[in-house]
Amino acid sequence: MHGPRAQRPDTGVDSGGQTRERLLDVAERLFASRGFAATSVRRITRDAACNLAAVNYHFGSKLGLYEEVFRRRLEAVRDQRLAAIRRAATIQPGPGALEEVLYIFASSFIEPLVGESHGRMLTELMGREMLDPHLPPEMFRGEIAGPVQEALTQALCRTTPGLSVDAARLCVQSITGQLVQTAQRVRRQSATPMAGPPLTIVVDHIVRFSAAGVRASVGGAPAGSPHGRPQRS
Amino acid sequence: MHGPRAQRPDTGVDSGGQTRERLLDVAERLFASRGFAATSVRRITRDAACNLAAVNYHFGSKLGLYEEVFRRRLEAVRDQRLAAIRRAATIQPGPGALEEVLYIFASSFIEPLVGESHGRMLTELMGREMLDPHLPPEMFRGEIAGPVQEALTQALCRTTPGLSVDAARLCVQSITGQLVQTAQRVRRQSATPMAGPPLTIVVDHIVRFSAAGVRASVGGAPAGSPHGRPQRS
DNA sequence: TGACGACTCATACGATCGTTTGAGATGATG
DNA sequence: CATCATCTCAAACGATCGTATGAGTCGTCA
Repeated sequence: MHGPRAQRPDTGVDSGGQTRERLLDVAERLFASRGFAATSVRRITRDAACNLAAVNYHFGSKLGLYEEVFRRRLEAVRDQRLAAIRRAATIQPGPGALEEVLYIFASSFIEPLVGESHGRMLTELMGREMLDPHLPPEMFRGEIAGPVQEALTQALCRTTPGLSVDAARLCVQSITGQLVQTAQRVRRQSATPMAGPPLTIVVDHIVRFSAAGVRASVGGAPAGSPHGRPQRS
Repeated sequence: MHGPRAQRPDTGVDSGGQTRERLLDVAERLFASRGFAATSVRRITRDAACNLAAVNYHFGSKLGLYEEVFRRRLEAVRDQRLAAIRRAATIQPGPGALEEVLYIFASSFIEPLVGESHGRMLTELMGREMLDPHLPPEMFRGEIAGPVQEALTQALCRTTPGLSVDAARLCVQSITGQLVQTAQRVRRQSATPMAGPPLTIVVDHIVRFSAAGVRASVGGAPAGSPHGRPQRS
């Protein structure tokens, strides 16, 4: 029992915590680009120029480091994304308001993927955690995905008269599904360059596609099939 | 150099190939439920009640086994899915034809997930390979995903007058994005039961949402923003 | 019968993994 | 100075991984 055992040691030493921060930075980059399982503690500590045991000392385990990587960014990301949605939600209902909400959301989701490496890493990290979870469920879904999806749900309801909450939730799933797939495509595309439409085209398409889809979801969707499931079959 | 080295030995021995088939069956199940990296050769050979070295003897390597698991099912799956789309493509254009195409496609994508375990494994396998590729790119995308997406693109063009091929391709991405996300949700839901709307509701929503999205994609989508990107920003 | 190919077997190899250990360095505190 | 907590270090531990090796079993055929 040497270390603080995944407890912040709240040290006062000047150089204390430098290794800790370096580990978090390096781990964030590696986890984002390779995933949790494919990133070894040895590689992290080598890139961070510190000892192998530092991970276990500061974070208790590899998983503890992974959780702390997320925890460090949780509030910032959630607040930023919620702010974007709230910014969109203040728009008074009217023609084009739905498109504006969708465009803001899609951009805030996709944009970090193209430019600098900071937000990009974070988005890739989130995407990986969505597909292959290692965090306790209440941490990721409860702290990030949940509030964001709920906020988008409300924004959709506000800008689309007649849209029920249940239908809006389904629409949110449809929208995030498209965005996650696009993010995956971008990630793989950066690894091995392949053909594909530029991102601005894709975002524009998703906005237009989804706006129509949302508007078509008003009405008695959940239970029956008002406009009719196809006649045959 | 003992074995056939990933070459079908086309043996005539009565019991020859029994181990091979058992390995393929067990590996298919394990790869589907746990993924490639998380499935060890030792677990496969243990479940198949054969020796550890059998994998390397029959398939050359773990990756060779993985490829053969796919190769064994490639034609059947592709033909089945293409048949479903062609069945949908024969529908003469008209009101509701687009919904019918989408419903057939979505059902053929989602339905194997719920019922028996055979098609379910395959769908999970495909989903995993989409997200975390291990196969040579020309094998998966070229043999399955490519033809299917191309067929759906043409079916959309046929049932939606004025839809350009480029726009249709974007729509296909939107549709598959929703379906893949739904498949992921089903997979995780089967592991840890959580709340969520029943699948029939989700499929109905995807059909309605996507039909509206497709119809909204006719017109000069690719380059400009005919109906306007949101005014501000 | 004896040689041969096909196949399975137990076992070992080398590598990598996450984690643990105990000693040493450092700086604040009494 | 002595003490103590904080932090870093080299080194090792035990486990698991994919793969390789060589002997052994069995059916076929000259």
